Amino acid sequence: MKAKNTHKNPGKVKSPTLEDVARQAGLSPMTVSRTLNNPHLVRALTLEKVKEAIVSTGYIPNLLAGGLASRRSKLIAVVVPQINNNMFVDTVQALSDQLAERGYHMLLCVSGYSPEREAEIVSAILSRRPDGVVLTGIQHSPDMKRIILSSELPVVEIWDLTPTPLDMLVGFSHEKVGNKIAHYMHGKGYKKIGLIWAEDNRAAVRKKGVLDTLDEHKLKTVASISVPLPATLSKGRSGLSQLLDAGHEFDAVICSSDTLAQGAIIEAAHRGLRVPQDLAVMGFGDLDFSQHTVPSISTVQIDRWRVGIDAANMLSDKIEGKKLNDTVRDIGFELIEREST
Amino acid sequence: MKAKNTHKNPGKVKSPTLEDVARQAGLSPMTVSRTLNNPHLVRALTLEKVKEAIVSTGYIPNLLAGGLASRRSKLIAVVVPQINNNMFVDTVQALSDQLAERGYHMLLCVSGYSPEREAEIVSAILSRRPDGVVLTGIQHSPDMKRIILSSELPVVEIWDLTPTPLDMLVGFSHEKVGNKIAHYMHGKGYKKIGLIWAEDNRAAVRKKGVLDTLDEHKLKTVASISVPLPATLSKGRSGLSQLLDAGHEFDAVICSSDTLAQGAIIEAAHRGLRVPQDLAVMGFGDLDFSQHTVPSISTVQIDRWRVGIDAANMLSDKIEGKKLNDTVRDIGFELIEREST
DNA sequence: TTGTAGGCGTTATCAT
DNA sequence: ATGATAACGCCTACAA
Repeated sequence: MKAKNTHKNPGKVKSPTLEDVARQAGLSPMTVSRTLNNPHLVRALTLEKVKEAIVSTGYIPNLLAGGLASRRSKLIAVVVPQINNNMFVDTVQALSDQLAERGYHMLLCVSGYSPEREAEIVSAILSRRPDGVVLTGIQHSPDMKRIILSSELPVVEIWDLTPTPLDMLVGFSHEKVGNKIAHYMHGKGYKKIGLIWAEDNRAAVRKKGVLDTLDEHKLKTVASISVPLPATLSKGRSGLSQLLDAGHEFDAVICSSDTLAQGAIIEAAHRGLRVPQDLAVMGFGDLDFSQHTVPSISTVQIDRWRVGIDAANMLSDKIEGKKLNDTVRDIGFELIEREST
Repeated sequence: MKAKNTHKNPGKVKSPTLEDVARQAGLSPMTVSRTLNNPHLVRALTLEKVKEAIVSTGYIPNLLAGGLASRRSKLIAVVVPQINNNMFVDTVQALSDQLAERGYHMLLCVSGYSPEREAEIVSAILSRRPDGVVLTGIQHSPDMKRIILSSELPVVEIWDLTPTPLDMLVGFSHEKVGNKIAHYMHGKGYKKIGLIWAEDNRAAVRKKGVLDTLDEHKLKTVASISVPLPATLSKGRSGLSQLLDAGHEFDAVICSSDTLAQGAIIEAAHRGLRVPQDLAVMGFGDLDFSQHTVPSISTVQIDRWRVGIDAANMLSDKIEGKKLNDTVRDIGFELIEREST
């Protein structure tokens, strides 16, 4: 009976281990471990004994030890630019739900739209030996690319599209969204277009898509207001104010998000401008409120839950060695015409 | 040179360990470990050598092993009923930010407003040996209380108030919120009150507060519509519809959230009811849009970021052995009068 | 179906 | 300031 506590553990009783359960059940630790991880490999009686012993000892498995030994952590790290963002939050919720469904826990980190911060975060989370990683977007620092590739972990990039992802991807083409919006506005006969745009990378790509297609149609972009993140309703209001106060003439504004669009609509109402007669407003995202505002907001709908669910499933499948049908999944988008255009 | 791979590891190179770094640097693993965790205990030259060796080997620490040995995981588990909820999401964002600031990672789990699910989740997360836990609300299953108390982990309950928390708490009194709302509505002279209320526990307590105080003032509650979670704008609309279509007469509706209130206001507008002249509408939460809608929404403001920041700091402080001034923190609330009442 | 032996990668402790 | 040793609690591999 040699003392086992080399660690300082003043007064506290150690929490029970597999060994304690095994002793209680009159079995070996290995059998208890098996019972927990592969119950079908032990006979019914053993299973009973172990269950009892677990209850009577109050055993709580230690996944740090388990993960260390098995090299599987059942942990997925998720990196998003921002949690409290109407678009990402639904994806995160879906990720959390579906990962839980598949038996994984979610480590959630916020990169704040910065590739440098993202790189730091990725280094840090690799220390936890996650079984997989979800990254937002496809713009990463070279350092982080190197690190994560050499980790050989399953990775899913979300919310963007490229034929050459780090590993797997679920998203859509922001450029095509921009193209489609511009086509649509042209089709509706709007001639002079203003933009209210948030300063984030993916939005910038949508903007490029808009501008390219407007150009093709020889349409004028009157002016573009850039608003710092996060894009709020008030910034939509002040964005439209700036456009108007600068004396620009335009018959439509395209906004990088529904939130900005709602702000613009409110500001228009305040100034007695009728939407869409005097000014059309186009959004992006199809948020909850967009169909209910007066006028309702024309927008582009993204299935944000699908992004999360697919990402979770692709990761789980790959981790579990299942064959994947596709490694790059374009979930597309849909332009929804409403009253504001 | 005995072979070290008893584990199956087909073809892959093992990721470098402390020992590899140590060999490269001509030091012992222990010194490398020290360099990483207590750099001030090693001399400058050693620090240099270790840094180089880490870069040249591409070493990534293994926190599973580290946590197992040190009994510290630098991991905080957070349990919320729902992530994509306008109220919680800001708290989660604040938690994430502040925990990162303090050197912790956040494991985020969703309980879906169910104490049973919460109990399951807590059991599961304890397996990861977090250094602390954040729980939403004060209603827990007896099982889970027993389990988490016997774990002796630092715990912060958030978004509610009780003099007897499991451990620590940051929140406010939902009952007092209800009282204050009712007082206010009485003071404004409203006589017949309708309710549109989401089915969640904390909202139920606010409702009790409202009803109690309305009673004191001998005010009538005309009718109450119960809407299932999640509370959306459309449910606010249909909630008001139900109240009106049932033929109830009332001069004000109190809603359990700003989202429902916005829905009610939109429905009122559709029916040609003027807010607040024909019908006053009261919300809860002071969401981003509430001050911008037309009319703007009277509501109760909660500092949802503070909840997250304080919870993160209280946990970190306790984990790090710092003295806490208070273990129960009431962050209060503020009634904000706007145009809708 | 169950058990034995040894290692997973790190840190606490004590010695130098 | 650095190192040797023995855990930490579990799982893989193999033996019985």
